Amino acid sequence: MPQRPVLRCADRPHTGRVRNERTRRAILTAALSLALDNLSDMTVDSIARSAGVGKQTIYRWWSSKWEVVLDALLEYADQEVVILTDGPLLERVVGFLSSTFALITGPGGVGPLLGALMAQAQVDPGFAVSWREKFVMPRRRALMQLLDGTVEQTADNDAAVDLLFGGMWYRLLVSHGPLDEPYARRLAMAALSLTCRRAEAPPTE
Amino acid sequence: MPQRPVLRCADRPHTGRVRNERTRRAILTAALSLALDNLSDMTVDSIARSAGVGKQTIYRWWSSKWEVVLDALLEYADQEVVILTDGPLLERVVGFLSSTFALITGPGGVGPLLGALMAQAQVDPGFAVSWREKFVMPRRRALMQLLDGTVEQTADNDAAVDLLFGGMWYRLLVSHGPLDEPYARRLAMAALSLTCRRAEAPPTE
Amino acid sequence: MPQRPVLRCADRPHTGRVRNERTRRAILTAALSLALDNLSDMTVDSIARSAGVGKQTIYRWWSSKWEVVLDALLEYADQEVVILTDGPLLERVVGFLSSTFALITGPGGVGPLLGALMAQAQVDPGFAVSWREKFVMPRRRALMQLLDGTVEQTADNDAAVDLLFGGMWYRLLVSHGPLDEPYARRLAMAALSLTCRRAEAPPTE
Amino acid sequence: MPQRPVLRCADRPHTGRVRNERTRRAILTAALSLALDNLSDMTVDSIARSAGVGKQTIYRWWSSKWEVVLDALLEYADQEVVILTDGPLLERVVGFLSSTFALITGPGGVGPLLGALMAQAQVDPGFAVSWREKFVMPRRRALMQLLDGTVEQTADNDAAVDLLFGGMWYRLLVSHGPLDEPYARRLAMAALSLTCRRAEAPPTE
DNA sequence: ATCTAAACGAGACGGTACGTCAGGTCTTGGT
DNA sequence: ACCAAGACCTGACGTACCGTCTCGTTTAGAT
Repeated sequence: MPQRPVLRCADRPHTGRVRNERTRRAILTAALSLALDNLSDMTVDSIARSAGVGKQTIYRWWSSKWEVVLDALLEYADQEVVILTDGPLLERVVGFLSSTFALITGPGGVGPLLGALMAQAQVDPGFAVSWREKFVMPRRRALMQLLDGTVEQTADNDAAVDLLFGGMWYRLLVSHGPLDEPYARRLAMAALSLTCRRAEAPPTE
Repeated sequence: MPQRPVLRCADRPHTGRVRNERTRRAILTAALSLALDNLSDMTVDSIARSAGVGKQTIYRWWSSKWEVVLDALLEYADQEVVILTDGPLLERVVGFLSSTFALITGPGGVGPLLGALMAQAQVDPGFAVSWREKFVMPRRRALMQLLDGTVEQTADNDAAVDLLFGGMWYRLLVSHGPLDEPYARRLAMAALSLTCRRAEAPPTE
Repeated sequence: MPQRPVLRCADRPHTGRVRNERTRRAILTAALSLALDNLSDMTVDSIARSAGVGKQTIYRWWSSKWEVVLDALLEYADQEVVILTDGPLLERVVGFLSSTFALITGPGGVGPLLGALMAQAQVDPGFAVSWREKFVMPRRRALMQLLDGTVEQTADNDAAVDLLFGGMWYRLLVSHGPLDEPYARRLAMAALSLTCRRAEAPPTE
Repeated sequence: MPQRPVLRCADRPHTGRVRNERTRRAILTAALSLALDNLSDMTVDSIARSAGVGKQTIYRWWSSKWEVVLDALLEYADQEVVILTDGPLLERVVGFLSSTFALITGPGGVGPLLGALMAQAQVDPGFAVSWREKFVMPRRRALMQLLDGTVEQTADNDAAVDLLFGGMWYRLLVSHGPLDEPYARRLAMAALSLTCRRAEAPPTE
């Protein structure tokens, strides 16, 4: 939820017209719809036009169209990933990955948009921090918690998470192989070979 | 090495001025230097200016500045990755990853440029194929060969390669953790747990 | 003195808060001060801000910032022009012109503002009528009365007045020559050569 | 004739594509036509669009749309003013004024455009100098030469010219009286009463 | 030695999107 | 009902970069 023009003294309560929630939703909806339809049609002008909104209203609350569409994506997709709470760890991880894959692939999938956002983050340092804080890190925390029931950060856990998300992002960005359940299972097994070496079944000694 | 304007009748041998090799090098050098210095300064005009070259000369041989800088990168970095031929497999993989990491990180590192190229590939389908064919796939083949001494494509091998490169790219693009030797070792171990389950040492038996 | 929102039934005496005279003065003062300081800083927002007033309060009483600054100018300058009542006609005209010139020229002079108002009248038909009725025509009537002691409109009188004001405005707008007393005297003589041909002293025979 | 990007060393002859004269004419024509049709429709975008030209091409050669339309006006109207060379001085001046009036008034007249240009000059110092040097001063010189057969600058001559142009501009800008031949004659007589006091018929002593 | 096709530096050009600015309207809550 | 604050729509602005298109010049091989 963007909240830039709020550099307001804490003691002064609030004056002036209040922000229009319907406008905000219209912008997010328009942005997401344009983005999912055809990324290169998503210009600031087209968002404004199709939301029935002035460009300035967009720039008042977001610093670029990418921030807009990121917020839109968060509201759209935040609740879609299922997190199983029982069953063997491997299955829970596979479930997490598979449900994420499902969001990405297929028609109407969010894959190209994710690619574009990751792309933008490479090129726009300002957006990179939003991207990290709003999208990447929350996902990491969720997966991390799944892995060991806590958010404890060890190098092994970090590597396992990187490996899982890395495997996913790599296929998404390079798009040479399918994001399907067998792949999810392989990633999960490899990752668990890192975190569970001692816990579950020590390989040799 | 770009070679577009050659749609010449086979019987007519060649006429006209021949391509200037020094010009080609000047363009590649200028592009790479601008890209490594500050990516957003690398415009077609700035490349042309700093190479002392007309824009048309660039577009005659490349279809966009990204193709230019990709070629520049290939010439610059192609020979830098060492491929050990003896020692245990794990060490050979770790060596491959580490020498790749070294290219990326550090001052003057190629990391941001790689990020930008991957970004561009998300957004420009034309460039995406160059990117895949010239950069991504050759690396995959090299690593694949290292893994099992052949280029045989099995789902396990594919997943192992994706996992290794995925782990690398993820940290590169999201830049939250270091690309160092311990990380390389973890990735390698996880990957080998996929490919070597039967061959080397089945985890449980 | 603007008075738009008063379409009130005669029998209903008055309801609600009464117009705040101090607010009105603050707006006029702020507008004039900004206008004399730097014309392009005089935006509606800046007037509102520096008067401590909401924009709507401005638009409630005036239809544009130009109407505001015109009113401000009228209150500021209306009493500054002296109208001599005795002495020879020529001297009375010269006196009128000179005192007008004095308002315009010099530091803190009203010249640029007058120029801007005349400019706005060229481009905004709505403002043009205010400009004519509140500023241009009263001045014309004053000068006309000075010329022949009446407001009788003959073509000769009209031309004389146009000539006097024209000479003034031309130098003001084109700013190539000084608005000084010798110039005032020349204009006056030329103008009187039109109106007084028969009355005072026929040039030749 | 705009010529901004010419900061070229005198010794280096010229390289690169040469300026397209047809483009230049298209821009001027489009600008003038839009300006005469409806001044407020003359935006930079509309000029560009209706000339089939990129905006940048306009900004490459002119610093604002007003410079464009001024140049357009100069080419359109420069030859329209007749300068009689024989007959009595009074008639020659009346002729000059009348032919100028004719350009201004009537349908398709240039009056509103002239007003807008004069207006812009009040508000944009950069344009003011172009306006003075390209339009105002040349006209002054032409009239001055007509008055005494030379360009000698005396205060009387200056005042006479100011008076003539002033009378014209005043009626144009304030638009309360007709720009017709009787008015031209009155202005001419008044002006000549200044310049010809000694030469033709000294009033009294 | 000439001819000819192509490479080349330079830079004008059409186009698309950007981010900003100001004007004028509308909507809060407070007085 | 008035008002300060400020969100909102609108429309134009000037800029940046892209990729294409001429210019005139240079350079090689073919004749």
